[in-house]
Amino acid sequence: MTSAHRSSWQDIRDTLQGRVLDRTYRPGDKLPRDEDIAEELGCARSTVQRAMQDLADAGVVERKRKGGTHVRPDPVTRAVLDIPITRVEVEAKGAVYGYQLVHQAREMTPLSVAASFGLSAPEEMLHVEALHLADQRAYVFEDRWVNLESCAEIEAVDLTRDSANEWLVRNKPYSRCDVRLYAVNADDRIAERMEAMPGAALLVIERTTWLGDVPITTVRSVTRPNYQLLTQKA
Amino acid sequence: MTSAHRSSWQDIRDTLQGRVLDRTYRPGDKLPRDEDIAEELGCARSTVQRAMQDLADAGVVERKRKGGTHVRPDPVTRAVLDIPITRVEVEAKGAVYGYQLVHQAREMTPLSVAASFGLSAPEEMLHVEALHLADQRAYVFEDRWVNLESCAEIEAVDLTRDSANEWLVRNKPYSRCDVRLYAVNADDRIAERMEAMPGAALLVIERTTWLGDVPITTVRSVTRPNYQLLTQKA
DNA sequence: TGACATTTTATGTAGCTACATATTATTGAT
DNA sequence: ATCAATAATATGTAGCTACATAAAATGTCA
Repeated sequence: MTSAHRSSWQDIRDTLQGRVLDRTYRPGDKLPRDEDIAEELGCARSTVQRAMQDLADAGVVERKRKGGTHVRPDPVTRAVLDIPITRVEVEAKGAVYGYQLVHQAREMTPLSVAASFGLSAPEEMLHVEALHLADQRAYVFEDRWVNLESCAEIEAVDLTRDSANEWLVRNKPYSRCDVRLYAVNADDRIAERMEAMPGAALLVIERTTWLGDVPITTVRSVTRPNYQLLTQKA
Repeated sequence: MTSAHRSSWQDIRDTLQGRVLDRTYRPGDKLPRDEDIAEELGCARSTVQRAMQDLADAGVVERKRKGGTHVRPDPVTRAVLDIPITRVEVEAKGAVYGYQLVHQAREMTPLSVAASFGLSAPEEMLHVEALHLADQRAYVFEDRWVNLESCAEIEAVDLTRDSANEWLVRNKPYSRCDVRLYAVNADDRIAERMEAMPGAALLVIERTTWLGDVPITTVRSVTRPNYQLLTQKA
């Protein structure tokens, strides 16, 4: 990157971001046209375009056709979270993964679950509760509802051996996934399962997936005490 | 977009993602070369390249030079969180924003704060505690440490009027931001500030920012009870 | 056989042109 | 003056070529 007489779009991006960082371009400011920047920095417009796209994706600038490019006036912190399969996450920590099925039955969805799917009325779905272990200790308690209309096959799966988490992620791809993060106090039942004090604050990761408009599954993953979710490192 | 004889890179991406979804390409499978896909789908290689890049960014596939493109064997849920300035967030909910400075002093950083910055020894920094309100009620309690070496100017700011959150985000851009999410039980002090029951489970959003290698600030934002963090909607 | 150099190959990128598209700005009709 | 039609313009995209780069595959030599 030192003597490159050909500057890459990432160089251009860094130059432009640098100007945002050093206040050459201030929040709300309009940037020059791509073409002018290209001329100034000695590259093609397509290179500026790519750089700008990246900055727009990162939330640094906003672009509008004909309107031009502006530095975002209300900067947001954009964090990207990677939530892997629980087994993979446990093994990545160097721990031994374990799994226990706690409950499995066809049941009518509570209203809250129907709401997650955007359904107006409860439906009969497969309700699965399971515990994921790391080195024999509770790691994540998973409370899952699976739409039997889109996942009838799962009833044939032996969920005492294979986790629904894993089966679904490998066999039921989705096109949309909503994630919701919040904290709960452990009730007595969860506390016992999670080897936590009743009332302990636990992070909950709730995910709901669809394939097209068809609901697939919704999971409430209650994590063990002191669990932390980090943004991905570069 | 219906009769486009010219297919866009997004069409190509959707076609390819569709093949992953319908298991034409299964997890771990190697996809054909971009050039072959381009020929098959009747577009230029550059169009396939863009589509593939997007799928790679989304975590659907992995690409390696010479190695080719593979469907990710361990699918991850990739969630993008936008964390706005607290005032903007409150106002976006249609509530009236309020702000109170609770504490402001130069202090030596606790070890945990030094650790967040990757410092081996404590340093003197500006310690600011403040409460953000929505409709007169506690919304977020912010416990912040500001590096005086990089942000000396902040000592001239009247933090009883303007929140450090806002001042920093508008005046101290950063190039790196680590985010950490977890749950805590409200201790007596927080409980009183947040109008919560002692022991209530609260979601904490911790952010640490740098400009280059220079630490800027680290914030521990304790949210009010029942606060939820959602992924951005498309 | 093993270590190292060389070739091959699939993706990555820069530059160019041409055209598409979404807005804004201008013009014109009423 | 108001609103609709029209032009102007900045970004968005497709296609092409040429070359860069990383990594796998192959070949070479001790």
